[in-house]
Parts: sequence; C-alpha cells; structure tokens
Amino acid sequence: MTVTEQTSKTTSTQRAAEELRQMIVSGTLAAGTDHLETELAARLGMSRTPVREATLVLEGQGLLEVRPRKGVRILPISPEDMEEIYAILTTLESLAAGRAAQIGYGRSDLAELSESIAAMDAALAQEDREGWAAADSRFHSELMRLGGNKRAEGIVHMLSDQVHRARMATLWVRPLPEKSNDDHRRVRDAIRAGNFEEARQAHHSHRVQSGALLVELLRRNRLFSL
Amino acid sequence: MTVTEQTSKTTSTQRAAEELRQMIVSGTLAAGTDHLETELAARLGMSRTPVREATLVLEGQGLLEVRPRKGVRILPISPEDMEEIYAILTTLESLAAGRAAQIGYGRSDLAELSESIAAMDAALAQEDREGWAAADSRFHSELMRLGGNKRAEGIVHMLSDQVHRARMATLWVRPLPEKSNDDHRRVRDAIRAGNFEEARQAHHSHRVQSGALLVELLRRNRLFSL
DNA sequence: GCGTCATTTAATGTATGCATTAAAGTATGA
DNA sequence: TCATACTTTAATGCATACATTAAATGACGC
Repeated sequence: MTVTEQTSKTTSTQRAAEELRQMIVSGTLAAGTDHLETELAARLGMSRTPVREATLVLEGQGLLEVRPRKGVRILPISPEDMEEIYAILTTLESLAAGRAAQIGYGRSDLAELSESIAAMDAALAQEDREGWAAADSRFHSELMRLGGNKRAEGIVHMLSDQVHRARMATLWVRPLPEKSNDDHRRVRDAIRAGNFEEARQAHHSHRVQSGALLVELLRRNRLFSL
Repeated sequence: MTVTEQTSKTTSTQRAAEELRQMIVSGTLAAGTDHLETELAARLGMSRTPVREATLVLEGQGLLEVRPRKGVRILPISPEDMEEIYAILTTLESLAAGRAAQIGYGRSDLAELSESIAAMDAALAQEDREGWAAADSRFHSELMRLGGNKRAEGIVHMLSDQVHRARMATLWVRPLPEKSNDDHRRVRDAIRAGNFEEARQAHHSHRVQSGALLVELLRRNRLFSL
C-alpha cells in the first residue's frame, strides 16, 4: 500500500459548520446578533446551500437559532442558561468520573489527566488565566473520554461550546482558581484508586462550586447576556 | 384582533424531519437499512433539498448516519448503546425528579403525573402492554417537564427517541411491570413532599433497575441490533 | 394625523442542473 | 486466474434559479 494523501476531504457544509462554530464560540459573531444566509455565505466564500445546512446543524447544537426572514440569531447565554447547563454538566461529568474509577485505569492511562493538572499549576503560577482555562478544558474533556460514554461525551462537548463565551468572560473578573487544582487532584486520585463514589462526589462538589461561582460572577457583573 | 387561522405554516424540511423521525422510531425504516436521498425524497413527495436538510437534523439527533454514496443509514441500537443511553437517562431524570421536589409543586401541579400513573395501573390490569408503555412515556416526559431544565428535557427526549424501538421490542418478552408503579408513586410522593434526595434516589433506583432489565432482556433474546 | 389596505421588497424555501467523485464494472496483460 | 488500470455509473455536493411569503413601504380614505 502506498502512502495515501490525506487531503482531508472535507465538504463545504462541514467547513461552514466548523468555521461558524469557531466564530460563534470565539465571539467573532457576537451573541444576540442576526446574520443573513447570504451574508454568511459571502463571508465564507460559498453559496447559501452549505451555509443553510451548517446553520441547521448548529441550531441543533444550541449555538444559534434560525429565524426565517430575520437571519440566524447567535444565541446569547444568560445566568439562567448557565445554571441549566451547569446542572447537566455537573451530573454528566460526575457520572463520567465515577465510571472512569470503575473502569480501573492505570497510572499511564491517566497521564493526560495528570498533565493537564500540571499545566493548570504552571499557568496558575504565572497568573496566566487563559492558559489555565485551556488546561482546565483539557482536564474536563479527558475526564469525559475516560468515562467511556460517547454520547455523554458528545453532550458535554456541545454544552461546553454553549458556555464557552461566558466562561471566558468571567475569566478576568474571577479570583484565581487556587483551590480548583486540589479538586482536580482529588478526582484523579479517586479514579486511580478505583473509588467510584469518591470520584463522583469529588467531581460533583467541584462542579457545583465552580458553577455557582460562575453564575454568581455573571450576576454580580451584570453579564446577563453573553 | 381577529381569530387568526392556525394554518400551521410548516416547511417541507420540518415535515421531512418529522415524518422521517416517525418512520425511524416506529421501525417503518428498519434499523440498519440504507436509503438514498432520492428514494426518500420520492417517498415524501418532495425534492432532495429538504430531505437532505432533514437528514442532517436527524443525524444530530443520533437517529441516522449520513454516509456519502451509500445513503443514510438508520442507526441500530445495541445492548451497549442501551447501557450508554440509560446511564444518561438515569442521571438526568433523577436530577429532574430532585429538582421537581425542590420547586415545591402542589397537588394540582402533579395531576398529569398522577394521571399517568393511574393510566399505567389501568393498562396493567388489562395486560395492555402498549397502553402501559404509552403511559410510562407520559410519566417520564412529565417528570422532565416538572424538572424545569429545558435543555435536559430536550436531551432526554432525543435519547428516548433513540431507544424507542428497543423498548417496544422488549415489551413483549418482558414480565409485566408490576413493581414499576410502586416506584412511580414513590417518586411522585417524594416530589409532593418536596424531598429532593428521596425523589432523586427513588427515581434513580427505578431507572437503574428498569435499564438493567432492558439490557438483560436484549442480551438474553439476542436482540443485538434493533 | 392616523389606521387600514395594497404594493413592493427582500429573504427564505424548494427544485433543479451540473460538477465531482467513490464505487462498480470491464478490459488487459502477466 | 488474478491483479491492475481504465471506463462507466450513479449518488452526492454545491450553485443557482425561481416560488413563496413576511415585512416594509406607501397610498388612501377618514
């Protein structure tokens, strides 16, 4: 067999979905704004067809809303939305933590988890908030992967996209997450120890706290619509 | 204001999505089968465009998979899929039960829940399995509604669609769900009593048991792909 | 001035045609 | 007979044209 070229055959619809997702999550397309299909198509250099298809996909992911004749609306996130989403994230991630413990991973299986914790430590030491946030995301996605439930993983990923902007917005008004890493270590250690209930609870209380903090920050800073 | 005609302005794409969903969930489009866009379009009496859009939506809901040049594949459900899905349903529904308890609904707010329980009793008395299943669905959707988390409700609905066929398939090989209604009553009573933890746990153990039973039935009856 | 109705406008919804390309089929030579 | 390269086929991906219709505009009567 020859080395096949990985031209990464990606369709315009996929490109549109990914680029739009990126633009939404990063705030390039601001929350609450409306965009006509034609406008987006021009922006992405393609016809309306793939753009329409992409918007349907993203609507299913809760990132925008297709409003006939008004263009697609980038959905803003309110503190209430955050509460809803965090409630789900909390329960699904905690389940994943427990399952990961049950599966009985060895130390090497948990390398990525440990590395992400180390990365958070390092970022924290330098007060590099964005670095910390990136490492935190890494920790949480890896946790979901270890949980071994693909559907739960997908759901958590979808919801994480929905709250990404809001998380970033609070990054600069929140206290440095000093305590967070103790939590993460506790979760990892419980997984390593194969302790379902401890892993679940440790992660649960971590998420409940960080979720409550975020919502509190949004309210205190009057970030009612991100 | 005059009484406006509710012509229920529904687009072809929506119709396609709903009709296809119905056909998939009911088994009219059998699990594991492939269907070309052209074929489906002809079947629904419309062009390929709305069908394509509908398939993208349904793919996002986990009901089918778009496989270029092979047609869309109706996704079958395996016992492993059931385990994944039930794990999520269990945790989200239990959360909803707890939240419902916290909200503090009055007796009249719980009328629909109680009625669905009564309907299950009645169906059971006549050994009307399909009637029981319908009432059971009613109970579970109402529970999610009472939980007050729209996103969780949507996710549970989506997953329920995914497992619908499998549930129906086991309906005829399972023992009559005699005990189930005690569970449902316990959940309702805990909600009425405003007892978060009791509601959560009662529903949790109910779901764990019924989920385990279903998976067991699928395996025992070699229903590996529904 | 103001509310109502007709007209216009523009954005979406749908159908269609064509380009692209994976897969199937076919021919060729070792 | 089998592997390989070529040809054909047919299904999708995308662009485009057109139909539909909500919203905006403007005309009209009061």
